[in-house]
Amino acid sequence: MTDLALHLDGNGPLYEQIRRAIALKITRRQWRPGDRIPFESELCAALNTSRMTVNKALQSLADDGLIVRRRKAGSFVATQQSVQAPLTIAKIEDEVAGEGKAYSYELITRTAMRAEGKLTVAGIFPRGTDVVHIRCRHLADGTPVLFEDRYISLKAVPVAGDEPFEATPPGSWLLEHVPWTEAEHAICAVSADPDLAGQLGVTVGAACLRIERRTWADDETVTFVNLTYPGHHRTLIGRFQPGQRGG
Amino acid sequence: MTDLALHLDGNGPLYEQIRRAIALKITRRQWRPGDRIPFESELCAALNTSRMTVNKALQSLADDGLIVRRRKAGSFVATQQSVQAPLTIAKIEDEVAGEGKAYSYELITRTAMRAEGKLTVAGIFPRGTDVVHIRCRHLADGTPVLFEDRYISLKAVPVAGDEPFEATPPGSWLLEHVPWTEAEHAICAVSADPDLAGQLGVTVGAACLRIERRTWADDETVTFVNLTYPGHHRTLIGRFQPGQRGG
DNA sequence: GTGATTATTATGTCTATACATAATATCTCG
DNA sequence: CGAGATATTATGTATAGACATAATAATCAC
Repeated sequence: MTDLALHLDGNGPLYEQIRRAIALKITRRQWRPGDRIPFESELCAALNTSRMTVNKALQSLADDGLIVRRRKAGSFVATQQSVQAPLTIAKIEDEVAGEGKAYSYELITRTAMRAEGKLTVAGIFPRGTDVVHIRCRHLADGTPVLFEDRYISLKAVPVAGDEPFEATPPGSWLLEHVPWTEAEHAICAVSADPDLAGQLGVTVGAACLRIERRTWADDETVTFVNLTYPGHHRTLIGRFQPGQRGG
Repeated sequence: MTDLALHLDGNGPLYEQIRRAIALKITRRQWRPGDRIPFESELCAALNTSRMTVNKALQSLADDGLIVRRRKAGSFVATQQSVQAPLTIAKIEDEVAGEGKAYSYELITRTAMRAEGKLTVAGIFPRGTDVVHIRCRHLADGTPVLFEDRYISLKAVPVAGDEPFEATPPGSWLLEHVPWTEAEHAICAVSADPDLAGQLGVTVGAACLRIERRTWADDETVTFVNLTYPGHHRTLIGRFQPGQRGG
């Protein structure tokens, strides 16, 4: 088990103090992975607080994966101590604007087609689904910062068939017009082929960062997109503090 | 404002139902960014529940960035609708083991040195800080899957000076021996230089995925590490559901 | 009108209590 | 001893009430 001398620092709400105190015990390895931490009732007694307050602190620790809770058994320091970082992918317009640069958008091609070959082999869309294929790029002060290669399901989003996407980036348009319930991301590095190199203004073979995103609405794939950034230029930053909530 | 016809689906705890119902309104764009959503008191009355229950639902929505709450003013649908994905960086040992492959580790070099030049220019360590520089790689079934280039501050972790790191990967060792309070990540793509290409068994110039991580303990930098994966092989996946908690 | 003061109000936090639920421990009967 | 029934217990959820806090709205003095 564990000893029970928790130090509350007096800063901020009580449940945050309790959360911090326990998180500190864990990060300082005084309470080690697998250890049972004191019961809610014990913490209540020791800290002279109500159970709801202790419960709020423990729930938030469980939400962030620092502890695991089991009815009747108690709460335990999580054994798998992976590093979690909240990866925030901002809208590219906001990102460029945030850097004080002028955002612009260029549609390259827009093609109506039917899903077959790679698109179905990868299990993205059912064979025969009508889709719109869009290739476009995003620029900051005239310099390409993002190449976008996107497929939109016309089954899930019929109105996309009437949208030219000449002035409106498909990402923003989709956010405005279609609800989504789930998204999955994969990140990888790719070498620029001649086409991509031309679109992004980098040398052929240059390393680029790619985010693949697949978005669903109610079990139906809405859109599949490859977002490719020049590798040297673009970085994604996350920050994580185990003893603190949020980003 | 917004209408107030929330549909509770009857599945699971009440606060989750309320959370889901509101998240649905937002993702379906019936309540739009900037809209004020009903006050806690209004929701209580409409749903015939207690304020604490409604409060729990709204707090959790605020935690996940779907709404913003302001005292006296009310709660509002968040205007900046960025996509958040929980990026989980597992310990490489666990990752390899999880794929059913045999994990192994190789120390390449271990050098004691003093921080200067690039290390201080980047503001990582104060000039003159004693550090240990470790280069090593991680293999799955004998194939390199990760090259690690790490600096550990001897000021923050004096015992690292006595650790050879010949059998123990520095990442695991640090997790075991040093508490940390904050970490920052950056992700980018790099081209493999001849050295890196040799270590990872890829061709020179191949695109690789790099995670830079800087870790602090109480405002002092503990370690700075570049983790480089073969770009084609390694992907990081996050999943996110706006209407649901957790990852 | 304008600035300072006061009132109002929605959220933020905390308490005490109650019952539900799931997992464990104990008991009972064959 | 062992399988099944029963009791126990820590967490999970929900309630009602109280006061704190911060931001807005209203009021008052000048």
